[in-house]
Amino acid sequence: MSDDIRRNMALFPIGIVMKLTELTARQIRYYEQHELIFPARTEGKQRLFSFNDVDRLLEIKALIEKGLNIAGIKQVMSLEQSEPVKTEITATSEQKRKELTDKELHQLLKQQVVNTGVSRTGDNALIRAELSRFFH
DNA sequence: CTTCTGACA
DNA sequence: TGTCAGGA
Repeated sequence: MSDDIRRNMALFPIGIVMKLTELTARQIRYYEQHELIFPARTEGKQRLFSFNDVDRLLEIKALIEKGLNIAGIKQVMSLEQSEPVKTEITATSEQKRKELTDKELHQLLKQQVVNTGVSRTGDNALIRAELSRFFH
C-alpha cells in the first residue's frame, strides 16, 4: 500500500488548497478546529495538506452546501466508509423504518443527505425527523 | 509575499 | 464567515 503514503503525504500549503477546494482559508482553518481535517504542520506552524486532506475538504464542502453543520458532517463522515445499504431502502416507509438498526439508519441518512441534501426550511419530514434524532 | 492566531466595528 | 491586527 505505498499509494497510501502518497495520499497522506503532506504537500501543499493552505494557499494551494484554497484554489483546489474553492474554500476560504477561514473555512479550512475552521474545519480543522472542529477536527474534520488534520493537516500536518511545518516547524514554523504552517499547515501542510495531503491529497487526502483535500479530498476530505471537498466532501466537507459538498455537505456544507447541502445545508449540514459541523455536527452533521462529523457524523455523516465518521460512519461507514462503505455503503452496503443500497437504494432499495431509499423510499423507507414508516413501518419498515422501525425495523432498521441504528447502523442501517445512519447509512440511510448518509445516502439521503448526500443524494437529496437537507432542507433548511424543513420540507423533508423523514430526513428532518431523523436528523433531529441524531444530529441534535 | 504567504500563513498563523485571535478577535469582533 | 468575513476581515483586520500583529507577528513569524
